[in-house]
Amino acid sequence: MEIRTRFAPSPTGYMHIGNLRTALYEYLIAKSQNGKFILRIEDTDQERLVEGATDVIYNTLKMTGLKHDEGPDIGGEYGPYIQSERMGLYMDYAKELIEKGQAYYCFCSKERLSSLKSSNEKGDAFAKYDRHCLGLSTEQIQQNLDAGIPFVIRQKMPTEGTTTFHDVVYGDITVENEELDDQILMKADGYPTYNFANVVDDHLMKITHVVRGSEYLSSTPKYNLLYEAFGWEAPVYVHLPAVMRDAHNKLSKRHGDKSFEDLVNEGYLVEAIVNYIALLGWSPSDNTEIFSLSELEKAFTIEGLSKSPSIFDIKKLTWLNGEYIKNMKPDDFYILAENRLKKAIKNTSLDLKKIALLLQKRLETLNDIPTLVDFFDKLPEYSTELYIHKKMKTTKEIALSSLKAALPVLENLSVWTETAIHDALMELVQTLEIKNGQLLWPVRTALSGEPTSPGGAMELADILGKQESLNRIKIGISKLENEN
RNA sequence: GGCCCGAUGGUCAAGCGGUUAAGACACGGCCCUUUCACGGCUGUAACCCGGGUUCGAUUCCCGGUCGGGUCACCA
Repeated sequence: MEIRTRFAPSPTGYMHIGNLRTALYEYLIAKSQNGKFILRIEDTDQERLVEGATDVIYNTLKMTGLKHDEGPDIGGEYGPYIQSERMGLYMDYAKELIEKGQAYYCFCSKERLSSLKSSNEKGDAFAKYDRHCLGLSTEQIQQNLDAGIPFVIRQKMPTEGTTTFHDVVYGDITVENEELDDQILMKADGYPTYNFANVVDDHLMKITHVVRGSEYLSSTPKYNLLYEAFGWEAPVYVHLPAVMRDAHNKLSKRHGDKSFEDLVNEGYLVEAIVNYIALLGWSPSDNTEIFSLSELEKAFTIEGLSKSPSIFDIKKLTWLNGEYIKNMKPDDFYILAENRLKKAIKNTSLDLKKIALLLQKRLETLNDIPTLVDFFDKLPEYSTELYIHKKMKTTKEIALSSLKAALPVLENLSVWTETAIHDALMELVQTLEIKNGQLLWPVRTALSGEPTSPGGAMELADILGKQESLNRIKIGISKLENEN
């Protein structure tokens, strides 16, 4: 049998990291077994509709490479794939359940229901619906219907016995049927609830594996009862533990946690994000950590899914992002970095490709670029304390004499290439009989004005060019001379 | 509060009755080195508690603690 999974987000306007991980696992479960991955938009909550929100979903799937085989934008055999366009369906199924005695009309007002709830002291008997409308006669129901009294349709739960379902990650879960509330299937506005629509749609779309967050674990017995009531085969359930911000809170956009697009904007690579979240709740059979999407498709198994929640660790994502950057082809990296480089460096005579090359192996996120390359554009104000470096065995005095010695040597260079600069400076080190660092550290410092820079003295000198390099060394010399 | 689920270093995580309890991130140290970084080496650090079962429990069972989820005409 062909595996079919679905991603069924409701359009909220951004892609939550937890949702993206769910989509990833759904995709991987299907693709690791040559199955189909379906996109269905769940927009039955008319009060929460957000303009343009479905585009965010399409874009994210496209960017991440989670290509769906069926969906609203590409069609498929089991459409429509937008719940609001399937409105005609649900009422008929609800009525079928009424005929089977598994559901019933309820005319109770919201006021009555809420007073029912408040009459329950909290901690007292649970606030189940009291089945006020269950005993209505056919005539009464018809009268109410004719009178246009708003109604909902409720699922009729068994009052005794237990219901057990199997979940692939959590195992068998059993609940007492008397714990189950007669949940609403059809709302007064004629729309189905999620609880009803997802069962009907999953069945109609021949979904074999229902993958979703563990918050649905407690309502799954009701869904199972629904499948039974219809005489349908229940799907394989795969519930996923939550992605947390810390030990106590789920990751949530509303509380300031980053969405997928936030991370992208902050300079994280899509591939790195996908790789990282794959590892957040799943682990491969070996110790591999770097996975492309297609490698994940091969390596993924449901057994690797864990059942305890995991905390989203931006530090590890950052590390992984750095790994991805380092592993890129230099040309590809340049394309990625170009915009940010151009924004940070106005001086068009500088060779941005050379700078990118230096940057690539010491960058963790793209957003680090501006602060790392600022000094190329303009020598920052700096303190001469920078010239003191214990490991390089430099003092201000040594720095001054080194810079003074380096200046004429560099001035006399007719060819300004990294090799030429390197040879000249190393020769000078020999002549002066000092340590490499005692010459190179001062030069590097004078050229950058920064405690750290994406490259050493020779690389910086090469990129800055002869004129600018000499200028900066002169500035260094006068700064140091003014100290005395 | 009822019900459901979970618990291995700070974090992600292997582990499926017998292990010196992996690995990665982060952190510390060392080496390399013209800084930082990269790379290499290395260190600190964990089985929630109490009872069973067993020759033997991190692993199985029960209880507790802690944490999460759920109890909507939201999904």
